[in-house]
Amino acid sequence: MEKYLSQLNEAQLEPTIQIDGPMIVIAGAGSGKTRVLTYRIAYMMSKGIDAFNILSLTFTNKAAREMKERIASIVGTSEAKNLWMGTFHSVFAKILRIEADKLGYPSNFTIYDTQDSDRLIASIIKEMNLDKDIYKYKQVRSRISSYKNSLITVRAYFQNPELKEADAMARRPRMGEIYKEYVDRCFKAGAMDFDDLLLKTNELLTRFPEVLAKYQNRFKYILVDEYQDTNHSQYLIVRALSDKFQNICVVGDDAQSIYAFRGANINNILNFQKDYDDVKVFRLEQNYRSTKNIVNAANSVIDKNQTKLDKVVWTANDEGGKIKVNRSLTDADEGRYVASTIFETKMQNQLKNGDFAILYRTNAQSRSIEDALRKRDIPYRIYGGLSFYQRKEIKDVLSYLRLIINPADEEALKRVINFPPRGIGQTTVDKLIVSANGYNRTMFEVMKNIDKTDVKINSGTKTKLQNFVTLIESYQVLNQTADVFELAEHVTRTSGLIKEFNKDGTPEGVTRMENIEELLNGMKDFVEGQKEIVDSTGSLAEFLEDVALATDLDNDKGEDMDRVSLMTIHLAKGLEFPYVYIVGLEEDLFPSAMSMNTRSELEEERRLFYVALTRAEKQAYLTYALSRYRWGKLVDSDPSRFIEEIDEQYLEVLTPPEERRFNPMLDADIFGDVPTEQKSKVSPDKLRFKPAKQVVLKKGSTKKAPEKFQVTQPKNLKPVSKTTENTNLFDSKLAVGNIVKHMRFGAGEVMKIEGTGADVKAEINFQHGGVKKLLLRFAKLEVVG
DNA sequence: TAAGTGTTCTATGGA
DNA sequence: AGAACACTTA
Repeated sequence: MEKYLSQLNEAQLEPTIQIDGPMIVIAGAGSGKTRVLTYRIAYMMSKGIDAFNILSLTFTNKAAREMKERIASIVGTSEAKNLWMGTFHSVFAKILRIEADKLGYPSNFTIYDTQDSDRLIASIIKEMNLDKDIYKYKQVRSRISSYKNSLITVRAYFQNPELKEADAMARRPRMGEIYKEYVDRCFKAGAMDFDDLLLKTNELLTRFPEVLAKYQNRFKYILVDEYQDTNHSQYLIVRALSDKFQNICVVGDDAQSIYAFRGANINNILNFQKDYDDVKVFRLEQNYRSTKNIVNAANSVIDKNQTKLDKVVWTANDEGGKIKVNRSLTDADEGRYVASTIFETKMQNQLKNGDFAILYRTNAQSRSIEDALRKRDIPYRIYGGLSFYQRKEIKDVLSYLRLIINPADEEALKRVINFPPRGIGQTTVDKLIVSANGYNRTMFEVMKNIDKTDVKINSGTKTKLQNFVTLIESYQVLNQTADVFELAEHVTRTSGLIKEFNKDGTPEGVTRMENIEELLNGMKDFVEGQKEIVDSTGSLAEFLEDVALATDLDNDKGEDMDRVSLMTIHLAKGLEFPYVYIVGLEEDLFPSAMSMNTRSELEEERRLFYVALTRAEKQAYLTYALSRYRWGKLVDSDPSRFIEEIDEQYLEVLTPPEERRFNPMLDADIFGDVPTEQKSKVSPDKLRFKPAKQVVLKKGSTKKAPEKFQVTQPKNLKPVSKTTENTNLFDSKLAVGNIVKHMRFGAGEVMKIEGTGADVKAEINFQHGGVKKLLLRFAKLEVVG
């Protein structure tokens, strides 16, 4: 153990060997907090504390797994095995299964994912005959989620007139009824949603003092990582469990709190010292990860936030290269810039693809980047987005499996009762739902006893329903003897799923088959893996739970392959890469248009940017495009205010050579009026940095670009390959944004260029005559700017 | 009831 | 651009 402790600096050592009592470690980005957590647990065990008494809550299962492996390498595998480690959701799902009967739930309850919740809510809204434009299911779900995270139960809701009033004010007076119906239906279906896993844990610990005592005694030592991202519900669980022994260690960084949208409350970390007596406070401020330029740049941005704890992150690392800022014309150009600089940096410095990460604000941005990487033959892996387990075909298979262990699972039932089609249509399903609600039974029970009910269904359909029930029951029998893989294999074959996806040989169907195959392979691995774990049952239930709580980060397939990583910034939290690209730095995208209404929302976006920047070890790149496709339309955008907020001394601003050549004159003022009003609050001129001599001012004078944005020609950067649609753009010497003059229509601005060869067309917005599409080989255009 | 066609809406972020 | 949903027709 001594050997490990000697690896720590003094600031890290102190919290590592502080075992008893409440404590908080405020850990700046890259300051080695994972190391502190890991060694602290190992140290505790070396001092004789039983692994069974330690509970460690992390933000992702991946983090838990990695930490456990590191601890195992210090204290030995058999001891480390007994540690309770995982996310709030996975740890308390396990406990809830053990204690489920106390809450009236079956121990094999289903975990509804967001999609299941959405479908149920949409169905309830429809059943209640409410206007789906007023009651949008996503908004309703997020409202219900925030009730649950604040521990407002249905009963509490109806006891609080203010809540009803607030919803009535928001033109949704029947919110409470929907909430009640949703909760009832989940309960009847033996299902918990993600928020329930926390809410029900709270209920369990509050209503059953003996259960609370049991877990308090069990978890004498509690550690919580990423404490800044806990919500109220999680906060209360931690408080309850740590109340007896008060051996609670929380670690976090208020500057990295980025989950307010799902209820995370930054006050949990800001107020921790008020919650417990004699809190010891530790600060980790030395960054070991990044260069001086990166650390200082990140500090200069986060400095703009008002709400924060005192902390000065610094580093003894090298100065490093300045942060490179690149502007592109379009999102496609941005992708090409990223791909080509990765390609060249890799060549010049003998790097691996895995040294690079591309981070974005929204998943939808990945496409243009992917296209560019593919063209350069750079292998990549996308994390997040539509996760594997959310694909239609996978959810279909899983729904059959869910039905096997929990036939009450309404969402699973509705999903597969007529897929593949077996002649049970919407009308029949609706009748079953109504009847089930009327008898207060599950749909499956009604189907089983269809003749004892008053459901009006013709005999042909009744037979079909009976057959379906028999099918599921036959699977249940098989589940007694077969393992998960064998069962799933049987199900996909006999349910008709495989036939259905195979039938038309479309590329889509082929992909679906491949995915199902991959799922089956995963099950095989699961079955093999579980054989080695002693207390594991290897059961279907266990598999489904793993799947329900898995994140895309968790199943790291393709570890064998060296790939560039693509992910949202949210997903990148806690990770680090030598070279990091932060793309799409544009107003309304990052910061998001939906997060600019209040200061606190904007501050969260800024923290998100801080997180992004601090992922980089050696070099960070910031890129943005002047226009990008959103909802299938090309939309103009302004550079993000966050670029402007970085202290200029840490930046190196680049402009691609082709832009200089074509002199697009985007701000040219030939209509006597700037055509597009700048929405950005930062002065747009500063960021629309063109070479000084090209800036034409109204008065005809020229102005030098501000010092900060002097254009630097990138070294060794050849023009990006022109094999794509841009070819024409350059050959025709006409670019989007150019101002042209036409004999008949007068002056106009080029909006879009499309087509190839002789077929090149330009969409031009003429001052008189509006938007026209012209074939360039005929149109007599004079480029005036 | 199923399949085909038209229409609308959407895409912050994620356990 | 693409999915989800509504509507129409066989």
